Amino acid sequence: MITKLGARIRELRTKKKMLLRQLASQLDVDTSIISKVERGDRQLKKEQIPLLAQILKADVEELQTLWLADQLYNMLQGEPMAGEALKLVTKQIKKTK
Amino acid sequence: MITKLGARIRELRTKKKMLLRQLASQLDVDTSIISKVERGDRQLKKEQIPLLAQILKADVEELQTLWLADQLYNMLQGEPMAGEALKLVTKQIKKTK
DNA sequence: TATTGTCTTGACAAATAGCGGCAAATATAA
DNA sequence: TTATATTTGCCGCTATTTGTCAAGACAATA
Repeated sequence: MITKLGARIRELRTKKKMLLRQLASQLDVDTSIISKVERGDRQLKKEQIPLLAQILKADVEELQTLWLADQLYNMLQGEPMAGEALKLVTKQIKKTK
Repeated sequence: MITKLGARIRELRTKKKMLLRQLASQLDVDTSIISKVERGDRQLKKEQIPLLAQILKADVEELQTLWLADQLYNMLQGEPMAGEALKLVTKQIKKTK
């Protein structure tokens, strides 16, 4: 599975020469979880994003956006009507704002 | 909660002078489920859409699109970064196609 | 007002999906 | 090889979802 957030995390983490283990322990989860997150086997919980951003000294909103995009992509993956649904929702969201 | 699919179902069902009970029994669920679906308290399962379309003699793809849009809207509801995430995913989906 | 039929609501149970941990397997480096 | 880092599969627990049931609200009619 493709994951924008996972790719970004790995980018930030390696740039900081941080080990999976170190990021994991600060986030208070097992190392394997982070490995899976970076490779797109797992999704982080929404509530973990702020702490993650803090640890990586990254912009919270950027990571939250990527997280959301991953959720959406997940839901649309393989759906023939994905494009149509996106159009509808985009219109709907804009109206609400 | 707002629901595009629920509104459409009610529209189609009442136009056919069908009772909740009748639609429910054909879909093989309790009447209360349909009531909740139409009012946006519940979501149908994706797998139920084709049968639903058949019962209501509606276009499957239309109902699937509305169902998907409801899921997306649900996910984006109250998310500050909703707009940004939508943009990202729309781009991503187009590329994949 | 009582009755009947439809729809709605809330409490509960069963089924399902998702998260996290562990441990074994694999990769990378020294 | 040895040591360290990462990946992978599986399992248990929890949270969420789905459905049923029964009671309540509502509307039309006698």
